[in-house]
Amino acid sequence: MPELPEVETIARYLREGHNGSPAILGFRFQQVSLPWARTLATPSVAELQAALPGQTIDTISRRAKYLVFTLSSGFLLVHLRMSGDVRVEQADVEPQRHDRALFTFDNGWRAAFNDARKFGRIWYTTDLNDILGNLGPEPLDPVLQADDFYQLLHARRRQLKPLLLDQTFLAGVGNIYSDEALHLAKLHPTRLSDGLTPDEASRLLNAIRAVLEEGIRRNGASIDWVYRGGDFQNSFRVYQRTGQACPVCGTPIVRLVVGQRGTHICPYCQQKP
DNA sequence: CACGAGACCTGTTCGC
DNA sequence: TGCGAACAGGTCTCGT
Repeated sequence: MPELPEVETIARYLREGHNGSPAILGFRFQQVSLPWARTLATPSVAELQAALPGQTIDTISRRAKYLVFTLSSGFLLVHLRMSGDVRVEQADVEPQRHDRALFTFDNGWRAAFNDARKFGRIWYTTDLNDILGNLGPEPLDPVLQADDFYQLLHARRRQLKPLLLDQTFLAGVGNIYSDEALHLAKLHPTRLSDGLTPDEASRLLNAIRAVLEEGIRRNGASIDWVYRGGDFQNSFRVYQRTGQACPVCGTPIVRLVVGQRGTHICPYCQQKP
């Protein structure tokens, strides 16, 4: 689920507190347990349990779709993948069904990593580059200019949709926001990246930024049974709107499969030239 | 280098 | 109603 706007929202909730749960900035770890050990990518459970207690959370941020916790002497990274979520609650309440990792703090609170599908992963490292080193640029970073983006697109020859999902090309865009951005930019998802004109490349970058910023403004999207409080799902233009009217021209939205991912387009607005 | 298939998982919804 | 198929916000690996 969680793409850039959702992860950004969760990072902010953890930093500032949300819905009665406190901000966990400054909290000190007391104990870690892993009901599903494979959730921990690196290091070993024993090494994590030795390293974490006594460390404090100094900052909470996001890079790509990773939650990044800067600790007093290391980094804890969390990737929610498809169904992950983080709750903050009193340490004495009963854990929930799909809790995969439980972090107890020395002040009576607890952070729980819950993940029905078990795809989510957690890393602890002293070198961020080990895990984040191959990521592409952040789409909302103003350092990334339209002509840079044009050059990046032309350095590859790939279909637009799978390229936008490639985290080494651009960091943080997932299936929802790529469909929304391509529709806003009026580009067909199978157009080849090196065939875009400078104007089309600029439109695409602007569209990516517009949908990501709207997602962040609305606290992300909450769809299906994974509810996180955001409401961007009410503003989807094409994503999961197969058969419904395109908000621009009224043509029914069509679902395709591109790069093995469900893909939603308006066949009128997003034609291949 | 680009792409497709398969793997990793559980839960919900769809179609007959 | 019941049951299997299809589908779900992500990413990795392997073979062509």
